[in-house]
Amino acid sequence: MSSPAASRSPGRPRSAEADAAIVAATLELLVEAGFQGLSVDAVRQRAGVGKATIYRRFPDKTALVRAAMEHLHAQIELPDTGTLREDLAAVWQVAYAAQPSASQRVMLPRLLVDAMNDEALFAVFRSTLVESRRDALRALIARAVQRGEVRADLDPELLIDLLAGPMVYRFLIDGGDVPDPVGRALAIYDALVAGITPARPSRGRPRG
Amino acid sequence: MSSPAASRSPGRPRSAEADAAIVAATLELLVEAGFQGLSVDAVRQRAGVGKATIYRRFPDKTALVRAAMEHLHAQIELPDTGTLREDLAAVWQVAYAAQPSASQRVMLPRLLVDAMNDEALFAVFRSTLVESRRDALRALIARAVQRGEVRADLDPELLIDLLAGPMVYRFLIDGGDVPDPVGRALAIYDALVAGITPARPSRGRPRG
DNA sequence: AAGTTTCGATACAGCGAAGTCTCGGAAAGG
DNA sequence: CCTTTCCGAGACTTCGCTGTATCGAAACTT
Repeated sequence: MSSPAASRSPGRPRSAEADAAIVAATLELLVEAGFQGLSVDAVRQRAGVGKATIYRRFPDKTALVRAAMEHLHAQIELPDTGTLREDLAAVWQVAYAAQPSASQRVMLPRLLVDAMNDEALFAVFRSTLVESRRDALRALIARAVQRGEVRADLDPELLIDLLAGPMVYRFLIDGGDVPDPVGRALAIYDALVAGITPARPSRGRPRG
Repeated sequence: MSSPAASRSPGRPRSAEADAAIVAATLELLVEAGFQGLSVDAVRQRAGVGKATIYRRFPDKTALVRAAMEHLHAQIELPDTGTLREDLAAVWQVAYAAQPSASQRVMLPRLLVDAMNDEALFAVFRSTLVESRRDALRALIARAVQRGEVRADLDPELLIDLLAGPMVYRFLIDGGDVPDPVGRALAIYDALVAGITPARPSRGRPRG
């Protein structure tokens, strides 16, 4: 009978610890400095690993970052407060608290911009950073629709853009320094609820 | 009698043509490749100018870019169609048409991210790229408020974020490839007008 | 004409980072 | 024991870029 790992090659096997250390260091530095700002030597140093150990696993820096990002399944804990408004407040509270420095708060734009020259890297960034967050919002919105809080004929993808877009934009143009992000997110939500046109006469009193 | 430029120094005067060529080439390359991607040698080549001619005017690359950006007074022509909706369509149409490549359509995020390490550069980018566009939207909104199209008690700055944010965000996460930007901008506007909550009973029929 | 400064062009120094290679040693199989 | 592969550490090569220096020619003042 053939053993499961039949073609086990001789010699010292690759260190799983080194694998983990490399990925962890890469993700840390990626969050801190972005793709351009990440140097393989810095990864080497933080991982406590030889440079050859990195290049034995990944052909180049881009492959290293791609692989590291795929190990990042941003596990976003979904709040369930009963109202979309409070759910959003909770989500933004957590998201903001998780990003201590201004540089980290513009991580998403920075990484997307960095990866614009590498199709595969851009796709990875998009799926791990963007889509995971959109999934979370999508779930909150679906619940809100079921509760009748949000109109069912509104494209959820558009609503996600309306909720996330102004926040990302604001972080970007303020360089990550947004004083009261939760308050701002709520102001956005309230404006979306109220609409931007003058208050409609709910009793229909004819004017003039 | 003393000539107006009394302290005119001897020697060959600096070439105004070189000034203009350097600024023009810098702006072109900045739009094409961003701050990081701009090399002084490329500016030299495109401007048809000696490298010393550049460094005689600007101490370093950052100063060069700062100065070039300050020469960019994005003259945005304000449409006046009579409705905010059509004004927005016109503005986005022009903005999109002016950016032929996907790379240019994410110019704003890219430059802001590039400049995050340089306070002064960030400020220049912000005033020339961000504030000039916000000024335009601000004017359109003010007119709409006067017409009664938009509620007067809504913070105009927030409304700008609501209009521009989702578009910038969408350009960013789609890598500049947005199929129908004007249609999207209008969908955003329509959602803002309608509100995101289920249609309110305009006749106020008591339920149950 | 003499002196001074800028011109375009290019060579050169310096630096940081990517990727390769070498070293002595360690962990596996035969 | 012997071979093979991997290990951490770091030297090394290569490359692209910033910023400086040098060159002969041109433009301008005195």
